[in-house]
Amino acid sequence: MSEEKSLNFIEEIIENDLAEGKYQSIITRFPPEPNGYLHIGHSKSICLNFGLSQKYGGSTNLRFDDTNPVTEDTEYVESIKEDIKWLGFNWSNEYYASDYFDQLFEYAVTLINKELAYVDDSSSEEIALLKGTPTEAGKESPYRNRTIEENYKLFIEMKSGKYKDGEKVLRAKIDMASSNMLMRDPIIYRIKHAHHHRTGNKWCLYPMYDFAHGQSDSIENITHSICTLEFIPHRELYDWLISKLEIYPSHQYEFARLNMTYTVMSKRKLLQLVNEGFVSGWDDPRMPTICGLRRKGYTPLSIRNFCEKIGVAKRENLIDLSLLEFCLREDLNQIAKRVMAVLDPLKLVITNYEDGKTELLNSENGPDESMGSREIPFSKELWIEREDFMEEPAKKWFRLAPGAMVRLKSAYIIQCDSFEKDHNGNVRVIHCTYFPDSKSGQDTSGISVKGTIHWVSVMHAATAEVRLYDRLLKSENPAAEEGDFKDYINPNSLEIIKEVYIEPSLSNATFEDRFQFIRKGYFCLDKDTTNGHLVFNRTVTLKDAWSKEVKKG
RNA sequence: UGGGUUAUUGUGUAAAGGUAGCACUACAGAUUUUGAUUCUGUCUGUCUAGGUUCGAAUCCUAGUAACCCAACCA
Repeated sequence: MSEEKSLNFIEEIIENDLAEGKYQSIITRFPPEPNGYLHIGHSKSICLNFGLSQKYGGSTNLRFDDTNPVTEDTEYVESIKEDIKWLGFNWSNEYYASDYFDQLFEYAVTLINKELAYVDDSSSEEIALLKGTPTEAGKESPYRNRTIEENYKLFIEMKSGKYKDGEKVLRAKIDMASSNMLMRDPIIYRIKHAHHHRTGNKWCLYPMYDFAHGQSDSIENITHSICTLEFIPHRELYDWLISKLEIYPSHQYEFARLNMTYTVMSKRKLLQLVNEGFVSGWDDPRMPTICGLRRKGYTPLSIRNFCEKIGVAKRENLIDLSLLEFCLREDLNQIAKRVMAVLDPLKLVITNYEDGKTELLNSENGPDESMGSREIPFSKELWIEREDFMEEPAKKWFRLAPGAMVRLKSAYIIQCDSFEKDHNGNVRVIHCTYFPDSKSGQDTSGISVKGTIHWVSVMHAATAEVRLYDRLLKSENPAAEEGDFKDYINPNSLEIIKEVYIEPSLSNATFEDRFQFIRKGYFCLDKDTTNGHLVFNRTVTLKDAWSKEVKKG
């Protein structure tokens, strides 16, 4: 049994490079475009890039790929930085592709001087037409053979603002017959009279992704530029530019992006969910965004562990959401404070317990003794969970039922003597007797019961709002379904319970706290909490063997 | 029908010609003052067809399937 963990293919490449002395240390980068919020898919890339440099003693830059001013904004820059920090990573340098606009412009001039770039006056339709199709070679543009002087003059004029958007573009002169569509004289600069979030109005022409990304990598001496599979065709162009420009040879490697069941990940779809009001915002706890997961109560560690477990490879994947939830529960189980809350209350009266008496009972805060304990008030009238009582018990039922005995968590064993119903036939109140010698921790009653239920003392209970979340989408793979993914939205993805009863200690809950409402799930405080009004989000349910038993019938 | 990439249990991911392993899920059981946790166990897999080899997930040949590429997006 070997303890050594096998390497993923990128680690293998790096270890080889290091062993061969190709590099002394590595530099990676995480290059988001600041045009949206980060989601769980990005966290795979973040954990990979930062994890690699940590493992191999290098560094990782955060670089904003801000080459398209019309879609980008500083609001996104800030949220992206916050999310990366929250995940637990620190970048060595914060860079922007826009930092390199001057340099990039010079690179373009270099290409012009080498007769490897030309200004094209064609419209975008004309360019598309001459581009050909994957099975048909393209045709050369009539502007392809302009002189160096003419191209240079035109390019400078483009920069100076002489032309309108779309009037001219700069193209790399490569091969209109290439089987790689991206090599058919790709556009590398386009005119956009637009305000840029960092460079303001200094520029009216901006480099395309392909003319910015590789060169930015090169400028930063990135050794391993890691991106997702759909950029594979770009690698040829990436290498072509580096070689023609004779600059530092960064290398691009591609891995398969994360897909997850019951989740959509594309920016476009997430934007629709927000804009069309299916969720309350980017940080709605049902969203797969980092801020949504954070608000829901996910921990950074659980997400990092998840990214570690899913691995890195090149094949398309669809990861079970249950693996993410496993990682979450694994962490929460360690750190969550155990408390009691009754979400769907039913009154229980202990007939042989003294009226008006309050007893403070000691209860452990968690399975680990280091978490300490607290005192919970107990009295004659309690709230219990409605679902913990069955008038006619099912088989294998070991909660409350007429004549049955259960333990009240951290308190006494009780026996149900009778119950009352209201006019509608709903159970209104349960009458029980308790066994004084069965007190938790000093039980001499000799009675053993199978069930233990949670409770809150009626006269000591505080109240709170609770929000229960279910998956937003009903389909395992909404992207693969025919029709609109929104047809698969789960109409019951959010259940709000306006008033639940919680044990009094919960009044002091803080935003950092993680709780397990015993037998009900993991919860945390939502940002909508105000002074007099607590709001809890259910982060994730507990595993529930009983509900499975019920389903089996 | 051009080019590229990928195929290992329900889902992921290992095995670099030599025992198909690990995790999640599912199922069964033990423990349990949470039907949680913990512990034990069980199930199912090398895309197909040929070939090379003492031996193939791995090498060869031919197929098949999925995904990506024709934005002045990244």
